[in-house]
Amino acid sequence: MMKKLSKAEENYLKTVYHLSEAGKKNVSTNEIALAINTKPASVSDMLKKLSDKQVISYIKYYGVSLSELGSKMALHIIRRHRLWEVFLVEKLNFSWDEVHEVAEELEHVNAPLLIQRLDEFLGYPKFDPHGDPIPDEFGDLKTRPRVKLSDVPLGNAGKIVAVNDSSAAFLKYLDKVGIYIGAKIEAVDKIEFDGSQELVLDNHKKIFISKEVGANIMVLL
Amino acid sequence: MMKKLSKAEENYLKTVYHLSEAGKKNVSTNEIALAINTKPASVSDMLKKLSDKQVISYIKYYGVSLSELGSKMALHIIRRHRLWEVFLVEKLNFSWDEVHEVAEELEHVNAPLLIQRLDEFLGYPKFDPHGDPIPDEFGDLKTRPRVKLSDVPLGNAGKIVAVNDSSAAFLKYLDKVGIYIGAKIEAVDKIEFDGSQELVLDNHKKIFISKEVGANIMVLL
DNA sequence: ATATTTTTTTAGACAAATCTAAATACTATA
DNA sequence: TATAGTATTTAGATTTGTCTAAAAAAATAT
Repeated sequence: MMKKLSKAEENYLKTVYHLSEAGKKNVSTNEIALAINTKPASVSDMLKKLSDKQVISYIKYYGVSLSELGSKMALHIIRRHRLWEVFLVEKLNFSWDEVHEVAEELEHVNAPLLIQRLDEFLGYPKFDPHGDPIPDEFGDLKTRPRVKLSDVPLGNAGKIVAVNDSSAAFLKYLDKVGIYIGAKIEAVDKIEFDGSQELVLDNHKKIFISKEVGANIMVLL
Repeated sequence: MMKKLSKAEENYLKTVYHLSEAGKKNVSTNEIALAINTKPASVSDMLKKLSDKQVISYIKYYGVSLSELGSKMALHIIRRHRLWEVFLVEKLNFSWDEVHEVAEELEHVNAPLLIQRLDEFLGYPKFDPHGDPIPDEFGDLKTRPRVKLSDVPLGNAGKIVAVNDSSAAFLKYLDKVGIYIGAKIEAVDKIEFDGSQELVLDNHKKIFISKEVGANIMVLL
């Protein structure tokens, strides 16, 4: 039924999924090329193939979106990726900035029994170490209402539930400042000059973050 | 230094290692083709490439053997494979006949930190679920003196330490009979007619096995 | 609305890994 | 030793995924 895709095809599918999540609409050839560090011509070629396989809907010059089938397959890849991330952090003591590249490889091992057993072994986690939801075996995912930390009104407090940037550089910075998934955060002040914020972490630690950082941290109020 | 090989190249290397271990030092093109279910012409092509990369020593029409470098690389692949097998059996509750295909995929994820941490997580196991030794990070492996069960002299007892055939069919048969790695086994009688054996398992269970089965079970006396 | 710029697609080439069919080299036998 | 029979290699084709260069379509600016 759901025939196996190659590693390259899986990566394209995943990329289209992430880009259409972020922007909510049709994804352009150039966007994809940029995201996976390849040339637009290569993207065109691949989109044609994925379209033939019915996993995307593709109209020349107008961009691309996932089909129902493609969406489901993308969510399965993401499920594998995020389960492995949980495994790496919780069982193998990786730090949250080290897991991404390794999970990029592990996600392509497509063995349903493996993933099912891994899920069980990990205690059916609902979120990965970066706070992103893990799709279940049917491709459904649990979402939490979230706002950007930069949008939290002054005086309000919430819990950090996710980050929008998983680069090692960003995550290492967060470690240094003391920010982690699950931390309590209170918006104390906003500096007009540059949009930076003054915050209180876990009721006692006063920290300052830039507007850019605040826009990449998601909070549950 | 040790540049990365493709999945296909890794599989060839591993195959040459296993075939040269199981008997002669030079491995033939046809043997390899048979082992990895491909055509001799494809093998010739690949051997040329592997020879260019200095991982095998290859003389046309005379067969191949691994170079020092190739040997080391093969042992690293085998290390990854066997560590994953231990993980699958001990942590994810796979049975020993289910692990091979999955480990075949996982072994190609080449991330040194991952394997190092996995090894640690598993408690630095020295043998995989089939009793085969796991090479350490330098490619060295612990060997146990072993004899074929079919060669155990009458009246002697030993411990089952490995199997030479990891096919699901064989392993399922062993489960059915009650044979497992670590079991105590005593050679009670040998039937002249067909070479089959009468054995006592764990001091109490009388079983009979064929000559073929006995030749694929290894015992530590 | 026309011209210019940007984006996207096509055309043609290449490397990896495979295949079939044909040629060549070893081996065994009469 | 000549020859029939395997084993192995080469030649040429195919598929997948990529690339560069050039053409075509869409977007933007004048």
